[in-house]
Amino acid sequence: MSAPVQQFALVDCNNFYVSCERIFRPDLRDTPLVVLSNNDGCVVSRSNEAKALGVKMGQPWFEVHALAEAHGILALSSNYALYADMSNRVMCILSEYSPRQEVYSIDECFVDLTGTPQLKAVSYALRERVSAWTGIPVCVGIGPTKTLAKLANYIAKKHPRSQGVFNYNALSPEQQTRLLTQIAVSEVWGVGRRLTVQLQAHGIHTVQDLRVTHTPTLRNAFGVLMEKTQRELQGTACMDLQEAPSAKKQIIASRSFGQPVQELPVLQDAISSFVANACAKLRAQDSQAALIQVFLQTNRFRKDQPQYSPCLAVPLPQATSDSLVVNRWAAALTERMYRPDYLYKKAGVMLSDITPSGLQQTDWLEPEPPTQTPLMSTLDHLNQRYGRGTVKVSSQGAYSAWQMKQERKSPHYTTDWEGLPCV
DNA sequence: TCTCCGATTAGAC
DNA sequence: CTAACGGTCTAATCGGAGA
Repeated sequence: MSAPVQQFALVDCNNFYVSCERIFRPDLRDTPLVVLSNNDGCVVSRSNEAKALGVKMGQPWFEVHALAEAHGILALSSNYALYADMSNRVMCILSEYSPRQEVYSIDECFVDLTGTPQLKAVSYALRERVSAWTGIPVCVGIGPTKTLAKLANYIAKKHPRSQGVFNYNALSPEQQTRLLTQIAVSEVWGVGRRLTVQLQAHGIHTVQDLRVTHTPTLRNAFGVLMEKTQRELQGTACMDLQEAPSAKKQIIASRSFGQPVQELPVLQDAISSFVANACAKLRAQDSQAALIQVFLQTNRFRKDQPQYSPCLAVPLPQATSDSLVVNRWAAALTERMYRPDYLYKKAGVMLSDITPSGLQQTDWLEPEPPTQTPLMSTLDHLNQRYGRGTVKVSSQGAYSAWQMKQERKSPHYTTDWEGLPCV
């Protein structure tokens, strides 16, 4: 007897950042709206109206500016505190539908609905509930594998007739084939721009083409990942739900500057902030890092200006998560790399060689260092309780010239009393 | 020849 | 008038260095 078909659902929020903004600005319901990335750089979320006007995903804002003026497109800076909070609410509701849930990204969640009776009705109810309780519209795609659930979600989004829910498992084999023949390979999860071109060169244009390609040939030309994708398209689950987020193997904190930075002290100020961020993430997952890297970058889009993008690393004899220790090393690295004749546009700190706090290799000639200093725990608690940046290292915060541009940010509606709209 | 490592590539959102 | 282009993360693969 074969195992029952899995019912993986992918729940994806529609135009997530834009939808979050609209909850508190119902007057913007019909306004073409986009949300910009950090530093107000690129478009990362678009309302349907903005899509219809031709605004592309990831497009730099300065390119869209003229079009925006002409058609009254409103652009907002991204408000991550708001999006993270709304995301938590959505994920929390979804968790009621199954004991097995994978929060895949800020706006997407896989839910194992295997064994759920009345699957279609439940899916519609789920949509309704998320919409009623949070104001966020979502679409649901169901399939026997994560890859097919993703594809089903794409169909639910694309075809209004589906009313936001599409179940691939409910199709007959003939219907499945007919459907997959109509979808371009580029829509498959794991097939990006480059691979699309290469697949096409092999005569693979549709999802169905990919599904039926001779497997060893495919494996040979495109590697294991593509083979996995193919098997998933054939209905064999190769990817399981990742219910608990695994610890990061690498942590990066970096930012483009609001304006070019030339002076070392300003750079050091920024680096200190990045260290604080990165180490806080490190401690939040109970681990320590043994390799610290710092990088600086000039503006790569300015072909007319001299370019310099150094990166320097230091391996630590003892892994640590102490911001103060990392900060001293990072400052030294920064000073080593710094050249006064360049305009820096971006910098960052990278922590790697990460191990769980309990497992670090100790030097048996030295006394064992504490895994978590009371100072750092206290700092984390204060910053959690009173907001990020309440307690800082003294090398942080004297200069603000590097801070990112955020000229169009909405209030912290859900995470700060001050952000509540007054009635 | 084998193994390890860093750099590069491709992807996701 | 000009310049204005995100941030994090993973896994696979490739090529060279060293054993």
